[in-house]
This record gives sequence, C-alpha cells and structure tokens, in this order.
Amino acid sequence: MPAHLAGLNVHSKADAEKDEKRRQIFEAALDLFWEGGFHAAPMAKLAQAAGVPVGTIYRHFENKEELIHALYGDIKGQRIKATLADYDPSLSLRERFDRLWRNGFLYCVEHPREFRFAEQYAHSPYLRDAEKSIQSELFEDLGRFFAEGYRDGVFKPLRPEILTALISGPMNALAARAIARTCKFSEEHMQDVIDACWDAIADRH
Amino acid sequence: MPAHLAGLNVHSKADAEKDEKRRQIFEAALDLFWEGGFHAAPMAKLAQAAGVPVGTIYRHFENKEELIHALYGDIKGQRIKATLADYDPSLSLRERFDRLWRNGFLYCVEHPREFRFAEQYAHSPYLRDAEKSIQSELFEDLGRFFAEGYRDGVFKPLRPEILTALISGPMNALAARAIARTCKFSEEHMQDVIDACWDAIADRH
Amino acid sequence: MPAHLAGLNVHSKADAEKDEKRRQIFEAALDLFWEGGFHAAPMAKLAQAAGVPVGTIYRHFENKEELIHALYGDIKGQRIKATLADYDPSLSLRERFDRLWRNGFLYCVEHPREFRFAEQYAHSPYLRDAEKSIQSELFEDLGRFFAEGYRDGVFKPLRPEILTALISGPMNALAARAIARTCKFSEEHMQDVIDACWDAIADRH
Amino acid sequence: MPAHLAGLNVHSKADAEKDEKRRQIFEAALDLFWEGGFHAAPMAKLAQAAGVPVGTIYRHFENKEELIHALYGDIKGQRIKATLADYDPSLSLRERFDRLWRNGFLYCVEHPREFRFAEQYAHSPYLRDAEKSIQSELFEDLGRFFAEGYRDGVFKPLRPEILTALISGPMNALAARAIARTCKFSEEHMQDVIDACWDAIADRH
DNA sequence: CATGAATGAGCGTTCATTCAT
DNA sequence: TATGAATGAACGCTCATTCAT
Repeated sequence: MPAHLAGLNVHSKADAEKDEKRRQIFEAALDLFWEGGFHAAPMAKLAQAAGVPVGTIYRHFENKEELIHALYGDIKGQRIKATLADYDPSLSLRERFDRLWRNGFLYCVEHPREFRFAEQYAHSPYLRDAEKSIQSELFEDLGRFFAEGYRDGVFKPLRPEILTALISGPMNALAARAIARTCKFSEEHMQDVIDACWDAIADRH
Repeated sequence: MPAHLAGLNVHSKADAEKDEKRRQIFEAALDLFWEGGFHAAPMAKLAQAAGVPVGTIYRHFENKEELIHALYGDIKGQRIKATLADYDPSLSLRERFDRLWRNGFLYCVEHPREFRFAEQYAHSPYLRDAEKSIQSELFEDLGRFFAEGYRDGVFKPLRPEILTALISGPMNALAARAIARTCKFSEEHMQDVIDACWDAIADRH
Repeated sequence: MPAHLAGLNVHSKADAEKDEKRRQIFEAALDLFWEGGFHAAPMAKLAQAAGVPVGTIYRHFENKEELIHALYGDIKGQRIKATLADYDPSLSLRERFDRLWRNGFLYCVEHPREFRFAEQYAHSPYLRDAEKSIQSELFEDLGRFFAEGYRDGVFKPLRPEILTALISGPMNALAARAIARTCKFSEEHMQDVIDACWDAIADRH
Repeated sequence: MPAHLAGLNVHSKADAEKDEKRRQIFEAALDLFWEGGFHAAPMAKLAQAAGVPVGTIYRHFENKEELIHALYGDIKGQRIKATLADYDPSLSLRERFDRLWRNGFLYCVEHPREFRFAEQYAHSPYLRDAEKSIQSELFEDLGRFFAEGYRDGVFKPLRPEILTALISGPMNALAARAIARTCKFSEEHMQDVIDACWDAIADRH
C-alpha cells in the first residue's frame, strides 16, 4: 500500500488488533458479569480473563465505568442490528412486526450474557449516559415502520413510547424467564405472544 | 388494656422499637440506593443516614446482602398489597383488571424509590433468593382472578407466566419512564394502556 | 442452720451458685478454646455456651483477659492436685517419682482441653501474670521431694529449674503428641519414658 | 558476569527485591509478635513497621494466616539449618549429639523473637498445616544420626518421637526460661543439661 | 442485683488506578 | 508504546464492654 493512501484505510493492521483486543475485553466482561454482576469483575480478573495486561484495558477505556458504558452501547447496537437483520419494507406491516419481534426475542435468548448485562445495566445507576450511545441510523427503519403504522391507522393512536413499552416490555420479561429457566419457548408459544402484542398495539376501530 | 390481656399483645414496646429501627434502616437504604445504587451505600453511611450505629444494623440483618433481600421482600409485599387494596370479587373481570392495573401502576409511580430499587434488585445477581419471600396469601386473590378469566374463556389460553408478562412488562416499562421523566401519565393515557393490555390478554374468539 | 451461724458457713447457697456459674463459664471456655483458640470465643458466644447472660460473666471476671488468667490458675491448681493426688512420703524417691510423673502425664492426657489451653496460654503473651496464681501450699510436697533427692545425692546437683525442665519438658511434649494423635501411649511406653526421665535427673556418681 | 550467562541466574533483580520485601515483612512481624503476640499486630501496623503499604503484604502472602504459616516455615528451616550447621558424620555419636544440642539451643537463645514466635505458633490453633513446610532434605542428616544410634545400640530402643521429646522437650523449656530471664546459661550449665539429655536417651544396657 | 441490646473503634481485606520500567 | 507490581483509601463486619431497664 502506497504511503499516501495509508490514511484512507479504515482498518490498518494496528486497528484490527485494537478491535480484537476490545472484543476480547468485552467477551471477558460478559463472562464475568454473567457469573456475578458488575462487582464480581475486578479489573485484574477481567484483564486475565481477556488475556491482556491490566494497563491495556486502560488504553481502550478511560476507566471501568466507561468500559461498561461502551459494552452497553455495543450490545444495544447488536440487538438493533439483529432485530432489523432481514427487514423488508415490501412486506406487510403485520409480517414485518412478526419478524421484528421474533428477531428481537431470539437475539435475547441466544445471547443470554448480553441480554442479562443489558438488563442489569438498564436498571442500574449507570443508565444516565446511555441514550447518547444509540447508533441512530439503525433506527431509521424502525421509525418508518411506526410512522407507516400510524399513517395507515393500523396502530392505536398512542405515543411511540407507549407502543414500544407494549412490545418490548413483554419481550424482555419473557426473555428473562426463558433464560432463567433455560427452557426455550416453543415456536407456537412465541407466535401466541407475538399475536398478543399485536393485539395490544393494533387498532381494531 | 387490662393486665390479664397484656400477654396477648403481639407487639410489645420492645418489638415496636425494633420495627421502628428496621423502618429507619429501610428508609435510609431507599434514599441512598435511589441516589446511586447498591454501591453508593456503604454500611457506615447507611447507618448514619438511618441515625443508628453500624452495629445496630447487624442486629437487624445478618449482613448487607440480607438487608437488601429483606428490603426487597418488604417492597414486594407492599406492592402486592397496594395492588389488591380495593379488590372486589363481585365486580366484573374487566373492572377488576382495570383496578388491579391502575393500583399496581400507581404504587410504582408514587413510590419511585421503592420501584427503582425493586427493578434494580430484580435484574441484579441478588435475585436468586427472591421467590422465597412472597407472601403467598396475598396471591390468592390474584390466583382466583386468573382462574376465573381462564374458566370463562375471557383470557387467551396462554400460560399464566405469559399473561403476567403481557401485563407487568408494559406496566414496569412505563412506570420506569414515568419516573425517569418525572412527568405523570395523564388519566387518559393510563386508560389507553390498560385497554391495550386487556387487548393483549383477552380472547376475542 | 441457725441464723447466727450463717456467717460461719464458708459456702452459703449463694456462694454455691456463684461457683456453679464460674464452673459453667470455665467449661464453655474450654470447649470453645479447644475448637479454635482464644479468638474463636467471643464473649457472647461464651455466655451462650455457658448458659448465662453476658453481663454475668462480667460479674465473675473483670474482663476477658482476667477470665483467661483465672482459668489458667484453676487448671494449674488442678494439675498439681492431680499430680500429688496419692503422694506418699513413706515411699522411696524412685517410687514417688514414678507416681508423680504418671499422675502428671495422665492428667494431661485425660484433660486434653485443659492441657491444650494451658499450653496455649503458657506460650502466649498472656503469660506474664501467671506466676502469681500458683497455690503455693500445694508445692510444699514437691519442694520436699526435690530437697530430699538433692540431700541424698540421688539427683544430679543441678538447679531445680533444670531438673524441672528435664521432667516436664518431655512430659508436655509427649502429652501434646498423645492428644494430637488421639492414641494413648501404652503402659509400657509410659514406663520407658519415666525411666528415661529418671536417667536424666538421677546422679549415677 | 558474562551476558550469555545472565539467564542462568536464578535470582533476577526483581526476585531479589521481592525477597527483600518478604524479609522486611517477616522482621516487622517478629518485632510486633514479640511485643504482644499475633493480635498485637494488625496488618496496617505490620505494614507500617515493615515500611511497605498494606496492599504489598497481600502481594506476598494470601492473607494474615498464610503470612504466619510462612514465617513459621521460614524459622523452622532456619533452626534446622543452624542445628546442622557443622554436622560432621565422622565424629562420634556423642560428639555429634553435643554439637546438635548446643547448636539447637543456641539458635533459640540467640533468636529470641523467632523462638518465641515458633513456640506460640506451635501451641496455637494455627499448627495444623505446619508439617507440610518442613524442608525434608535437612532432616536426612538427623535421620541418619538416629538410625546410627539405634543400629549401634547406643540409643534406647524407643520410638523416635519419644527420643525427640526427651531431647527437644528440655531444650525448649530451658530456652524459654533463658529468654524470659534474659540471663544466658553458662557454658557449664549447658553441658550439664546436654549430659542429662544424653543419659535420658542413651542405653546403658 | 440481673440482663442482653446497643455501641463504634478497629480489624482483615479488596481493587480501581497509576506509573516506573 | 506496553506492562503489571505497587498503592492505600475504603469497604463489610466483629465483638469486648457498657448501662438502661
């Protein structure tokens, strides 16, 4: 690679290594947090579990708190990405709803460490700074999805926060149960819940 | 009180004082937990805020963890009690549902410290022992309420955990928002949400 | 008992009760010290094990340290008493030696709690005040025993402390082993050791 | 040292520093334990006396108990080493016995802090794990010494534990006295005691 | 006199962060 | 730049002793 183009490269070898370290630290954190919450993870233990020296963590994150915020941001992004993975605007609203719910729920159930951490974080005093870290581009599809539902009179004329609560409230509650009991919901159960959530938000006129 | 009845009194003066201390400690804990979570409340600070010496806390609770478990149990009981405060089996299922939801939601919104603590606890690694602390008598009414709904075909034939998630999921999510924003939902909003939750669980055949 | 003689009674009923309490406390202390040394015995635990209220211990002993000193004095007295139990000045020196050694050793082995406590005490910083608590009358026989041995040229002309060390040194060391291994020395073994100790102190000219 | 041999050095500079710290901590512990036993030495005080921060102690020893065990092991090794310092298999058994006893005794008397600590430890509830820490190689000479004595019929046919008790029992008892009184035994006294111990173990047929 | 709940100084230990190498 | 030993404030908890009842 010519020297004058080096700067254009988004991912140099050094960057790749940096990302790799970051990933390792996140993984180690998820493992330790899963086992015993934020407290069960002293930085030294975290570093060892991640296979990096303690000092290295501080080169990637200003301090423990920032590491936690960053991890939350990362997971939030992943969850949204997974939720929208196969989003197809050409499908009907109802079909899109099904997919979105199913995707979101499956992400939680298939990423228990991530889900549990996010729940813990979201209900802890760390939450404050959270809103900043949303990758807003990902929300565009969701925004259009809601707008369409309102426009066509398919959704009840309730504030978006309320619709969101009617959807993600049950989703999170059931994901937590599914994880705690380590028994996956059957496909049929899941469809029942999706239908129920749809009933909650759909306007029957 | 006649002397010959003194022995029948469940609460002696000493017991009353003990309860009073317990209350003070719980109150101090709620204040400090509200401000900064479990960590922001060292036992010494807690003791000072409660106006008791450190050692006294340990006469009431085996250790910090048990204090937290006990506080959760206490709040859980309060919430259930508040939810069922004016439960009237002679009302229609729908009317009872409205009251239950409203009562539960208002308890959360009117007891933000208690609600936030309970949410934090429920999503933390402390959760494990929680189930034990349920005062099961209080659940009897709720049990009958669900049973009646199933029997009459008013509720969808879904497992009770699912119905519960469809009700308390949105309730908690909205209470958290209401508290965080420190703006109460209007009466009208609340009724909309109750209706939506009813739609989620009600069987339309 | 006529009232005017009450004062002459060394042991009134109250005194007897006092002794009984004292005994209970000593017993509880020996049990707890045996299990885990001085530290494993908080005053509250001690009181509970003794079946008396905490305050009562402080009516019998100024503080924990004095209780320990008193217990040591008590045991020291018991051991000397047991050692001299069947002392008979009319026997030969050698016969008396055998009995003394045997008695002393058996006291240790048969009172492991007392022995272990005394050893622990004697090698701890508590020792300082110990010498005071000897009941000197009991030593008279021993004093005469040694004096006789020196006078008749049966014992080596060494300072009494040295003779004592030559006798009680091995006795304590072996008692400790016997207790730790929970296997009693056989009669034959014991006689061998007594003979060896005698060889150590006896002057062969 | 030539550069190509540097790697062969068992003790790097860092190791040397570590040993130095360890020594400082041991020294401080001996000073404080001498003055008032295990209790008179809170970790903070210990750290200050050793001239290191508290945390540093915990980098060298898992906890206070392990520090005490390690100190005991260290002293035990020193004592054995001192006892065998000039061991010469070509000397007669009796000459070797004299040297061993004298060396052992002098170590105690010349290292009063070490001796007192070891005695305290050996009679405390800590003892349990002690046996592990013996440097067994050092015992080889002693083992051969005893074996030779038995083989040649010089020693009484008693179990080694008994012979040991007959030797070290008086040694420790006298060392404790010598230290407590801070008056050294004269050379003559010491020889008398050595002779007495020899009489205790030697078989006269 | 008898009681045992109350007290709070003091303990052993942890761990986020720094900085000499 | 990379490392991980060093740091010490802060924590949860204990327990000898007191004193109101």
